[in-house]
Amino acid sequence: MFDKFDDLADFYKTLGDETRLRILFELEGSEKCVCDISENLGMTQSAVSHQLKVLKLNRLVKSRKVGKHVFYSFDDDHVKEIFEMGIMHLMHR
Amino acid sequence: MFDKFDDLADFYKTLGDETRLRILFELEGSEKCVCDISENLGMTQSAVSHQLKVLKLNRLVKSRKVGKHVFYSFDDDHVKEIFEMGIMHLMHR
DNA sequence: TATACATATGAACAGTTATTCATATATCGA
DNA sequence: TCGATATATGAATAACTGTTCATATGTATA
Repeated sequence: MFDKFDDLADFYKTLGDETRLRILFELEGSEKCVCDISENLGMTQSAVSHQLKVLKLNRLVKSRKVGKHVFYSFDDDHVKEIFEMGIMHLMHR
Repeated sequence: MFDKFDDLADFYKTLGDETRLRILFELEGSEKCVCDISENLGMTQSAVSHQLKVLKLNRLVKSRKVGKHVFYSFDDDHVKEIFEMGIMHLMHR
């Protein structure tokens, strides 16, 4: 029987923020660095960085360092699927 | 292009609470009344009722009144699928 | 090494939220 | 109608969370 409701709540809680969803949407096409994300979303670098940390701690994204830049992408396809399923849900109701 | 990130965030936010997830899990088998849910979860009737209201406002559950009792169930199979997908995600990582 | 750029992080503040408590509403049976 | 039971709800409080601001860390290049 399933009993890790606290973990599951944390997972959904992580998806339950507009900024984090926008960030994930940015990562749909390809990995992106912090500066691109903050540029595209019109948000401060700090705010984006804080939220990327939340996404990473909850294992929704992973990061890759290249020189001064850090590129973020979906942690795995499973997460991406759930994210996309949520979008589909909203679009069809 | 998808742009209803606030609605999507609200949807996930609704799922992002341990109590509400436990309530939804209670509804997996069959519809249940408030008193059964609070009995099973060991929570006050008030707390459960408040959360059921949140679930209903966000259209994750629907209710049906029978005499003194109000029976709650998943609003549609789509929501149920997403809920179950989250559980699967947690179980396989 | 000095400077500029990219990112991370801690503290603080404002806004949100879940539970509790008290109470209101609604329905059933005697 | 009266009492008992089921549910809903408003107010209050405590805990949590997202953004901002200031600053620290890390990396490349001149």
